[in-house]
Amino acid sequence: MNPAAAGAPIRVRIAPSPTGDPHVGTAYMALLNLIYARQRGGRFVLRIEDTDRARFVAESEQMIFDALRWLGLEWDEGPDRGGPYAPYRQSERTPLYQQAAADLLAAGRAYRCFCTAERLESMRRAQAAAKLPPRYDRACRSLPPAEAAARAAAGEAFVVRLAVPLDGATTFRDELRGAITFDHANVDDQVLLKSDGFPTYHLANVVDDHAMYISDVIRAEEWISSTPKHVLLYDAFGWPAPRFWHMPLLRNKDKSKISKRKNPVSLIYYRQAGYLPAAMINFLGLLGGGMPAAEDAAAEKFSFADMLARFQFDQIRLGGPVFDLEKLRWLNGLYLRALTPEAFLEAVRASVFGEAYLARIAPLAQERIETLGQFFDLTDFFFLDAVVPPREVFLPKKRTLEDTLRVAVALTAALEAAEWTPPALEAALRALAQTQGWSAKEVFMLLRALVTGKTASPPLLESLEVFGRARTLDRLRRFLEIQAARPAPPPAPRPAE
RNA sequence: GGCGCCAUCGUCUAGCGGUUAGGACGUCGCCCUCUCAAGGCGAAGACCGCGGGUUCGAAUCCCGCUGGCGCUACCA
Repeated sequence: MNPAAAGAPIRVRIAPSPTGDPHVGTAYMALLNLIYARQRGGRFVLRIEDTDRARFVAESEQMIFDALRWLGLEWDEGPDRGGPYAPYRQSERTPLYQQAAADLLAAGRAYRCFCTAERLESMRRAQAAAKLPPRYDRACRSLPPAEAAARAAAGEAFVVRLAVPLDGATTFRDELRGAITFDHANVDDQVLLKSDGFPTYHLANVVDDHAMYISDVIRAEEWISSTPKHVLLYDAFGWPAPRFWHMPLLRNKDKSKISKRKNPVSLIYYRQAGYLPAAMINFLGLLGGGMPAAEDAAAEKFSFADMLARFQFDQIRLGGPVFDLEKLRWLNGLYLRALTPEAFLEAVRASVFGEAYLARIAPLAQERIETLGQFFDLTDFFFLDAVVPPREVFLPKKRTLEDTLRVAVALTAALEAAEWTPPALEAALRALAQTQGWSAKEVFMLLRALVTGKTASPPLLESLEVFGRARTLDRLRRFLEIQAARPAPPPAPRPAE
């Protein structure tokens, strides 16, 4: 059965990988896929691509569920709700990929590769030195299959690589762009099965899309270059390929692919910062075209239902849209003001002064309070949209601005990686102090200044735990951004103290 | 570097051979107003990246160039 044949049921999917906070790009793709499916009476599948055990983050999967549901982007089939093609978690489907790899091996469309990471690295170094494109040199491709099988059986570590045809080219159709051709000379012998037995995205995605009867692969533009590998795989398996739709990539202000460094990308952040799901959906719908002409201001405000009724996939713009926070904020304001006073009050109560949030903040203030009136003085940073610490607050005595900024950058990286619990945070901060040559006290104070805007606060680690990673990182990055944008100040006199 | 994709105001976009190139965000001004927002009105802002074609006529079609972006992992 050909899932992409005319008349075949429409089935689409998103395949996020649980490697961190749920990403705004995931929401964008989910929205587009959902609309595509709903407009055609199809099904929308959520599949978790947890094949990278090195980057796996345990809480991430649940956060993806929560974030998508917060936006109202509900799926028809998925790990938590099952479906006819379960399981929907790739880590639970490994036998399928191993069988697929074995089939490919047997058919001579793939081969075992025993090259070590060190050899691959030196190979790439040599290629770079010779100004050659970095590509696997196919050293293991000529190994007799029997010999390779014997070495594998003897316990030698190996990966399975796709045997890309030595000449010719692969052409596929992108529904938005037409035919795209890649010369085989430019397609690498991609790793299909890693030495840990897990598949790479390329293998897993093809095997699963086929097994799940996916009719249309609607994904981000960054996948165009690897599509020929996927097409080659479908061909090797003798399976019909789905239709491919590559959507424009969301961008930072400087037009680069949207990234956490330059833009808040965590859906957790947007929820905590008080954006409304309807506004976020509306905003994403505005990006990349697809909605009919906006003749006036009112036409730019629309709901998910409006998108269902009017969104047109063939009207999608191919230029990557800048994710303009200013416009998102304006839209969000529009929605907030449209709320009834009762609904608005409820939103404030639930979102800003949520019972659970307050319950965690109150104990932090209690020990250092004399009148209840001081509560907000002590805890304001938990509720502010942003804090901008003045230089005398964030610049430690005896440190230069350059030095401080360097530590702030390292601090951001350390907090990105740390487990979000006070003990883990403390360990990370102390380790950072060590490597940066700062005292723990200085590091704690810098972080306190950047997050709270003050030099005095409730216990920092506990405050961070409550405040959350997404907003903490946003404050640090916003600070770094402001400092980077600021012209280098003259060798300033030390702030008088 | 190689390969690929893309290209209308600062930003999001409308336009799909003949328009004063329209709207929105942002910016600026005026009005409203105790302030600030919101709201109303208005302004500035795009020789449609550049150069060639095709055509009576190109933002719209074709080619080249340039620029931007993406990919170039045992990450997705």
